[in-house]
Amino acid sequence: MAMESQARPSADGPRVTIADVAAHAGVSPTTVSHVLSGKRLVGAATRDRVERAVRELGYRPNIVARNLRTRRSQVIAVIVPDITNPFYAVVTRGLADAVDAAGYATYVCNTDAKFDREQKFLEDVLDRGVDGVVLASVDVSQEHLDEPNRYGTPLVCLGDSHDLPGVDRVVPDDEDGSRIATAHLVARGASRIAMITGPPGAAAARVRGYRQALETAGRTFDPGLVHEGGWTRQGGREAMKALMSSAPHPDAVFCANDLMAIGAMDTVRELGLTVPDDVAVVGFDDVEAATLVTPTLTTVTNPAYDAGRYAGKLLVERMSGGYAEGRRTVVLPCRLVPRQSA
Amino acid sequence: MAMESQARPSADGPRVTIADVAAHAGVSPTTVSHVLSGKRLVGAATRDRVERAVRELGYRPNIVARNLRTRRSQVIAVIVPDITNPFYAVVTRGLADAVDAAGYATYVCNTDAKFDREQKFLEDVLDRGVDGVVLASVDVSQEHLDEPNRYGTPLVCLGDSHDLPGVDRVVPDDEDGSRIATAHLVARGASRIAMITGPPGAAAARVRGYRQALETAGRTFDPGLVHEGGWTRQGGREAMKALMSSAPHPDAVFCANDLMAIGAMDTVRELGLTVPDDVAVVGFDDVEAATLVTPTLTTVTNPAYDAGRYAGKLLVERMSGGYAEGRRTVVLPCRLVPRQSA
DNA sequence: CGTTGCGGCCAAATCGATTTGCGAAGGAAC
DNA sequence: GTTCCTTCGCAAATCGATTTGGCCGCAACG
Repeated sequence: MAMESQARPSADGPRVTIADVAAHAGVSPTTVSHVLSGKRLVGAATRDRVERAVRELGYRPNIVARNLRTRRSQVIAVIVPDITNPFYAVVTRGLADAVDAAGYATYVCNTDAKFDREQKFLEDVLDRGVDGVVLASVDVSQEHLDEPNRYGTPLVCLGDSHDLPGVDRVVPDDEDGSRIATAHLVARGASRIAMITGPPGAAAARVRGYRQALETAGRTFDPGLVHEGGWTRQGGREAMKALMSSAPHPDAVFCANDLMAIGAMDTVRELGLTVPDDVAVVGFDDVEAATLVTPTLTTVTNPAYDAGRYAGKLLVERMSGGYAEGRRTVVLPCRLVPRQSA
Repeated sequence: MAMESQARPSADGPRVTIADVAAHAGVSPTTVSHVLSGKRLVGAATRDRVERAVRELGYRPNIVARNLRTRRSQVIAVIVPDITNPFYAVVTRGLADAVDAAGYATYVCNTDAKFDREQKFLEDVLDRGVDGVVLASVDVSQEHLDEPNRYGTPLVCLGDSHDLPGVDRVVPDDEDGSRIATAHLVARGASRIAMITGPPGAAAARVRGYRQALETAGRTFDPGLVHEGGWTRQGGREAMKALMSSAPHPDAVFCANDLMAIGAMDTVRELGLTVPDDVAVVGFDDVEAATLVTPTLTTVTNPAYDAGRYAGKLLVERMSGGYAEGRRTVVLPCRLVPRQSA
């Protein structure tokens, strides 16, 4: 077997184009293109010559040129508040895995939950000609979401959002998850069940679920037992302090996310009480940290990976023209994960 | 002030091109381009007309076409084992922040630490015409790294790697960090200091630092006190079990990353012993989880964000032609973060 | 023998911008 | 009045692929 030397054009050497291949194989660029794409039949002998020329010259198609002509880039964008947040990292991973299988690459944009950055990135990726966008917006209810329509680019939203035609959604079943979590505390025998929520307006479904579970159990919903924690550990710590200062302090608390739940546990410990005996704690999301704290945190899964994967699926369907009807909504179930804290 | 109606071409409507703008303003496409890029002077009156036409038509330049012509895409790629790993998420974030300021967007590729996937993505992003690549390879010592030279695309490596001309590196000072960590255990009065390492061959510098600190302190390096933990919590747990079964068990352990350190603490607790009184534990990386476990984990920072940021800086310099000399190496210092576990 | 059909290939248009070279107009200097 | 710059704008080439329409030759078929 003869050593076949692959040409490795140096950096400065001119790039080898489809025309070079054509010349080397003694055919036209058209034919080379057809061999490569298989869009039209090419005689076996010719095909062989072309394929050899491709190999010998080390030809690689210029994807940018292809994108220009075909008006498709095989790239999607995902816009998240912060890739450093494990939840969004996992979403992104699920998404990447789903679209990767269909040959799409993935852009990532961090908005820091700022509206203007979100807007800017949305325009940017559309101008860059991505084939689809996944938007994990915290700050919903924005009207700029019709931008994608400008180029007819499919958009999938994660979490709640306005009702736009043609914009698919993937949402966790927040309400049901919260119901389960609260019901778990009821079943455990807790009598005063508090809740620590996100910022006002956000994730209202989690509050609804909490309320429903209480009412189903014949309890009354007491607004004095609900405090805001701003999604953070520190916020959870402070909200819990406030809650614990009420006369008969709560003996259980449901937190709208795990970080706040961890903060709440901090407070309980600081007060010299123990979890779950004095106060039971349940979180939401099931981030990895939930298994790291002591006691380990009982929580409800927020299926991040699946959310990403479904978003990818919906997007791929729309991008490939497999689906062009009205908006679809995928609701993902949330599961209770009982651990030590409740 | 008259209501200025911005044209919003619908999805099916033809895209508005630079030629449309030119026609609408009564000038040539050339002039429009010059107005937009500022590459040549254009008369004030003409410029105004063009700018109005741009606004009225809602013109947005086709970036793909621009990329084809200019041979630059304003996109960089980052290739990491897994974005879900907080360390790489933070690196990616630092990188994105650094290059975002210079107008670059960021691709993310997950290799799962598989060599063939790394290879595939590297080729893919180069074909896609990215302007630069950051490679966070776990499996170093690969020869395919000269691929970027094919198109003269700058490459920055994170962590150790082969010595390639023109490939910049950003590395944490693993050796020094490990020395500090081990010295801390020595200073605490530990007499038998064990170590849990990564897979064989990986992060050898951390073992060197451990060994140096011991020898500096007049101790002898005992290979029997070194076990492999495979980077994972479970691996750390098992390695610790093995170490604890030796006759006088170690009273301190330095782990090559935080996850394994957390696993080691699991084992200590399972044996009914306490950290740090019976066994002191020090980790490496300072991931967020280090502050979540109890006792909180004493560890050494692995400056992920800075590593990403520096990588971005080096890349931007090369991409903008600001630097074209030989390879550079940025070594980032690691700092001890004393907490409860040692 | 004409003609329909088809396999196999090519020429040329196209995607939408950037960029170079050139020419016209206007003003200043001699 | 000529020369010589500037300033301003345009025509056309270019980036590198894809894709359409058509041409040519050969076989099958009536």
